Amino acid sequence: MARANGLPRRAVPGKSVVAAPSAGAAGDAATIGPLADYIGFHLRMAQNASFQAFARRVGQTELSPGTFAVLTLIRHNPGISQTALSRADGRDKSSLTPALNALERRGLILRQRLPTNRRTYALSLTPAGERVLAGLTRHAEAHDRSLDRIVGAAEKPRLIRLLRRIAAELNDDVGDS
Amino acid sequence: MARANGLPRRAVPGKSVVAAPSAGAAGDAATIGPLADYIGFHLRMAQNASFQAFARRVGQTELSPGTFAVLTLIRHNPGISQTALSRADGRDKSSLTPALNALERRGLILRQRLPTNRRTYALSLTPAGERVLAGLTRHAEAHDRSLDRIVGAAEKPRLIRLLRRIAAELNDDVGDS
DNA sequence: CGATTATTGTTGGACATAAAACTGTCTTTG
DNA sequence: CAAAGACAGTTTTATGTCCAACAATAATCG
Repeated sequence: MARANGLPRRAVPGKSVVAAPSAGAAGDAATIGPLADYIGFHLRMAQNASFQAFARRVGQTELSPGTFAVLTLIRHNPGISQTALSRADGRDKSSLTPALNALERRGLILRQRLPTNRRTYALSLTPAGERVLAGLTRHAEAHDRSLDRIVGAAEKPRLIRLLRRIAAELNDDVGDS
Repeated sequence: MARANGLPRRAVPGKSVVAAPSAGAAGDAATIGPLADYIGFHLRMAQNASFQAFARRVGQTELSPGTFAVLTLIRHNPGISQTALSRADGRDKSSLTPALNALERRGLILRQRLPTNRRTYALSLTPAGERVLAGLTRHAEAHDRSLDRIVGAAEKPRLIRLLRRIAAELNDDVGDS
């Protein structure tokens, strides 16, 4: 995405009208209007920025940002199944299939069939996977440190608690329905 | 935050989801391990949940969740260009093209060429677009009210301020670097 | 047992998105 | 003015994602 400046830094909630025909054309930042009050909008903007920043940081390596979470989850839940992994990672299991194929092909993970249940795979990291994860973790930590700096140490726990609550309660709703 | 190349370490400050010893096989909830401390991870989980919940709410209509932001931005910045819109919305301009095509085809927006600059389109809502936006806005408000309820009225401004800061500063880095 | 139901993972279809290359238009500059 | 550059929007290409349908395996229960 690579676009430089522009987030609505000075955009003020409320209405402002740009009548000039070339209003939003080049330099002008647009007003986000009532979006300013929507949590969902800012959630998307922040997540997107964070994703892009992380991708930029690990850009060199061939590892996509999502890989980090997958490897970490496998690392800390050896023997986990793909379905359980998809739940923990918040992605559909069918989205995980190609990602895990790539990781297996590169020799970073192992997929072992269990004799007790031949439907599921037991996932684990190979030594090479451990090494790659260690490298990725350094990037992830640097990335999160810059997030910490932006958010402030005092606010961080509160922010995480709120984000967590949002994910938990909105996902609960799906089950209820 | 950050245990470097993390050794088996299950207990994280705050709360980790179930500390089932090994084997996160089927029914077990997995531990997210060190991910618990990453803002970026929770950002993705929360955004994802919010997106899904909103999509579920407007599911009937053929309107994708992202449509709401686009229509609102056009509504409050009549005459805006596609590039400026893409900046305000945090999406690449090339991603906007198909979305705007669909909106135009359905008669919800107008794309007018300006005599003064025939490169840019001046975007605006049609009366039908205004009506559709009004309907979508009801959904969006209901959705955000449920987010408000989860977050708490007291925390909301703080949360939005933090999210905004994250988006702004991480995007600044792109330009600065 | 045997038939039905649930589960695990994969495939196919439909979209959304970004990045880069490209076209057409304006702007700058020598 | 003409050439070179900047800019707006589209197309192309490549992913990533979900959902629904499926095949293989397991569990249930009649």
